[in-house]
Amino acid sequence: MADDSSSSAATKTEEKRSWADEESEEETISTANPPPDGNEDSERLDLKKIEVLSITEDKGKDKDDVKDVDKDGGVGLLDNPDDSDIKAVPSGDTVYSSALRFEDLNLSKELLKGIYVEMRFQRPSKIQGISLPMILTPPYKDLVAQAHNGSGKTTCFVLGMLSRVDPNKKLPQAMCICPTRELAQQNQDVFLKMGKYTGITSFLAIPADSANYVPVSKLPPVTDQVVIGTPGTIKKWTSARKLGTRGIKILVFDEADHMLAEDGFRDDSLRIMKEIQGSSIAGCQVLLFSATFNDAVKEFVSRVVKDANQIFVKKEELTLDKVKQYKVQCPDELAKIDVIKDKIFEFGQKVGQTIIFVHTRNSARMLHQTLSQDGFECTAVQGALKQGDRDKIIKEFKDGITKVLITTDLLARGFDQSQVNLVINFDLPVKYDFRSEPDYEVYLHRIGRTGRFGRKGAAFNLLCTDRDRILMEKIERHFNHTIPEVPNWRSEEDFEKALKDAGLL
DNA sequence: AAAAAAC
Repeated sequence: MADDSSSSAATKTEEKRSWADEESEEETISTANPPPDGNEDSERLDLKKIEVLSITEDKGKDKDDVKDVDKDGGVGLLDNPDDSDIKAVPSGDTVYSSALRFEDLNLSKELLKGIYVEMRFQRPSKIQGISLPMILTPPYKDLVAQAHNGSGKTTCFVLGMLSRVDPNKKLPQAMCICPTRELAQQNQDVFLKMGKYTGITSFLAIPADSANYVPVSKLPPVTDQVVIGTPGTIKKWTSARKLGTRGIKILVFDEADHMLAEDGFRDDSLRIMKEIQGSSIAGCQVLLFSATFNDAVKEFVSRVVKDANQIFVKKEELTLDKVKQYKVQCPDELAKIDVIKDKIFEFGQKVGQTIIFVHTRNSARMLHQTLSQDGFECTAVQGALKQGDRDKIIKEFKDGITKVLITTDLLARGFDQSQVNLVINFDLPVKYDFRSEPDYEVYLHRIGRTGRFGRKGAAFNLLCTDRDRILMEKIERHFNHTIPEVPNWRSEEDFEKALKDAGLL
C-alpha cells in the first residue's frame, strides 16, 4: 500500500499520544493512511474545528445507558465519562462539525423521541458528538473509532444504523457483528429501545437454542432492516441464502480489534466484509469500534479500511484513574478463595455487584462450586453452558438478583451493567499463544466492566505465584501506572481502606 | 487453554 510518510505535520502532532497503547503506535495509522495530496490545510482545519467544538461541550450531562439514569436518578451527578482528549482525523476534505445536540444530526423525529423518551439522553457524549457526523454525512466514509470503556460507543453505531436505514424497504440494510452472543443480545436491546418509534425491525443472528432447532433452510428469509449477531450464524444465514447482503449499506464491527485480530475472528470478519462489499448495491460503509487497538491490529486495520475517518481517544490513564486498581499478594490458591469469601463477599455486597474473572471454563465452574458449597451465593457463566442457562444467569445478574458473578473472558468485553462496582481478577489475563505475557487489552476491558459512565469502581488483582507477580509488573509498566498493594490479604481494615480510597465506602 | 460455531 501507499505509504506517504510526508503526511501533514498537523496529523502527526495532533495525534500524539492519542491512542491507548503506546506512543510508537500513533504514527502507524496516520502514515498508513495519508491524506490526499493538497489537503493538508483542510485536514488541519477539520481537526481544529472538531477539537474546539468538542472542548466547549457541556460536562456532566453525558450518559450512555438508560439504567444509569433510572438507578441514579440523574446523570448530572456523574462525572463526564469521556473527558479525555478525543482526536479526530478526517480522511478527506469533508468538513465535519461536532454535534452538540442531537438536533444537529438531522435525525427523524421518531428517532429523537427514542433518544429522549426511551434512552433519556440529553446531549451527545463526546464520542457521539464527533463520530455521528462522520457516520451520517455523505459520502459515508468508513470509520475507525476508539473510545474508552463506558463512554457511549454502542449509541454511536446503533444511531448510525437506525438513521441510515430506510424503514420502507423490507430487507437487511445494516449489520452489526459482535464477538459474543451476550453482546449481540445487549446491542439489540439498545437498538430496540432507541429505535422503538421508528418502526425499524431487527434480526438477532445468534445460534438458536438446540432444544428447538430448525434448519436454516426451513426458515423464511430475513426481512428485518437491521441484523445484529455473531460471525458464525451470520455466515450460516448468508450462505443459506436466507440473509441477503445486497441492500447492506452500513456494516459495524463491535469490539473491532478483536473481530479483526488474528487470534480472534479475523477470517470470519473478512469473509463477511468481502461478501457484503462484493454484493452491496449502494456501497457499504464500514464502522470499526473498540476501546482498544493494539499495534498489530492497528496496522492490519489500516490496510483493511483505507481512507477511513479516524477517531482516537487518549483514554488509558483515564480508565485507570476511574477504576481504582489494587493487587493482593496471596500465599496460595486457597488464600485467594478466602479473600473472595471473607473480603469480597463481605464488602462487595455492600457497594453493589461484583464480577470475578477466571481463566478457564473449568475454573469458573469449580470456583462457583466451591463458593456455593460454603453458602456463598453467586452464579457462574461461561461458554460451555447451554444457551438457556447463559441467558438466565445473565438476566438474573442484570436484574440485580445475583450480586456476584463468576465468568471467563466471555464477559470481558462490552458487558454493560452499571451496578458493577467491583472487578476481581482471580486469574490475570494472559495472551492465548504466549502465556507468560499479559493480555493488556483484555485487562483493560475487564476492569472496564466497572466504573461505567464516570461511576466509581475498584479492581482487585489476586496474585499468588511469581508468574503472577511478573505479569502484574508488566501490566503496570505497560500502562505506566503503579498499582497499589493491599498490604495484608487477611486484613479487613486494609480492604476497607482500599474501597474507601476508591470512593465506594 | 477463552471465545464462536458446528447438526
